[in-house]
Amino acid sequence: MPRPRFEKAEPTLREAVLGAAAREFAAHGYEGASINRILESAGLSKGAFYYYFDDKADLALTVLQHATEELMEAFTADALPEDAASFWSTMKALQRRALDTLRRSPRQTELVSKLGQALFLRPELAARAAPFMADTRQRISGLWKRGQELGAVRSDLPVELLLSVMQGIKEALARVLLPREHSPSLEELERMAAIQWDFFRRVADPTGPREPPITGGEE
Amino acid sequence: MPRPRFEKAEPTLREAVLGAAAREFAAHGYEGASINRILESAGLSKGAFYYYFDDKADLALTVLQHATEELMEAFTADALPEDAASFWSTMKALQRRALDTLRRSPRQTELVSKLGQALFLRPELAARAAPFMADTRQRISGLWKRGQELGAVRSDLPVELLLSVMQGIKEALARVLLPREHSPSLEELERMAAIQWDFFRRVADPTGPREPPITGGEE
DNA sequence: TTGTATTCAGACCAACTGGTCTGTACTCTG
DNA sequence: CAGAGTACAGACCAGTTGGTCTGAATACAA
Repeated sequence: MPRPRFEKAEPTLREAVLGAAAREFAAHGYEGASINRILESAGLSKGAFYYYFDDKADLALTVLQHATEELMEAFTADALPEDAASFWSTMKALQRRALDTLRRSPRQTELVSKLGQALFLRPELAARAAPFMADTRQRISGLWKRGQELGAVRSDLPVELLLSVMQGIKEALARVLLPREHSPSLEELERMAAIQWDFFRRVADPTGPREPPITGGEE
Repeated sequence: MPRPRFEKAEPTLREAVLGAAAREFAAHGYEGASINRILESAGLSKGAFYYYFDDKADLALTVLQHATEELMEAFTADALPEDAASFWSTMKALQRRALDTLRRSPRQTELVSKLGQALFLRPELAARAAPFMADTRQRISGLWKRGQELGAVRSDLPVELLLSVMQGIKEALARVLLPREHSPSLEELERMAAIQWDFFRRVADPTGPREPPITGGEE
């Protein structure tokens, strides 16, 4: 949804704006974020800003779009796996690639989930975000649905629920494991990835814990 | 941290204020919440408000405190379990009781976690919240540490991390499973509780998935 | 009855909000 | 060299923010 003008503006300016906006949104959420603060820290004037963007939501959506695009590069051009074993090795490979992008831009993940959540709570904004979020969501959930078909992933719960839970786990881990101020070291990131992997396996495992599967109201 | 005056004010007034504030904070987060809107929807004047509260943070902390107190009633006066089996049955019993309070005040959990998170991100507020949050946190983490001692819970990760992850799972499930507008039915709540239970077991299981335990950087 | 707290109502405040608008320097085209 | 379009700078706007202050109605004590 961003103005085409912005896309062909000076890369340094674009990065300054998107960076400042990302930091502001990450720190204060959507409503709490102040355009004026963003302008100040990006060294941009009001006039310039409204020349490039329609409104606050437009900026937020642009930030979200760029952030997701960066993170989603890892998911491009991957054939659906053909058996259960290759499903998990595919996922592992994807995680490795995601980790690489994460290392290059550490706070991105957190921002995407936080901002994404905030935007999707507001119906008008969700509508504006839907176009460019749709195929990302579909690509991911398609992969996991294939996992279910192959018996590599539990089928007693819908993938959407599984994905939400994994998202929740990711956020929790990022909150606890990633340092607040300085950017995380490679070791910290890899430890987080390892733990995340462990949790994802546990959560998605088709055999589950030592208890009967969920049917809808166990006592 | 709330003024003593507020504690001995009319219960109907207290409920009106806390209710309105809870809704506002839940809907807009800490920064996005507007005192003026709260006043309007609670039918309170500015003068009255600042007679009862020091500032916005004071109100938020009061809301948080009351909400947690209500949720934490379920955790009072419970002896630490003596063996692995009784640990999990204790947890199950606690979950049942938590579900009961949740049924009485459905949005509370979500609010507590959301608001709590927001407040703990701001150092000054975290300091003000610490006093009345400390023993709650300790009671819960003490229980899980006992679970670790008894071999009922995995010990390769610190309880604080486990608790964060479980919190994340809870929030994710609430977002997906609880209806947005009307209050959830008993069936919906019980289904959510069952799923939550399943995930908690999976996440905390000491044996884990079909993979080696985490040590700090597995390839 | 008088004096003193208590309990508000709401006018008022500076600061800031997202957003508009005018002006202008610059570049490109004819 | 005129004129149109681009790329801003920043004054300005109405509305809202969290918070203060005055004043008055009421309650209670002496």
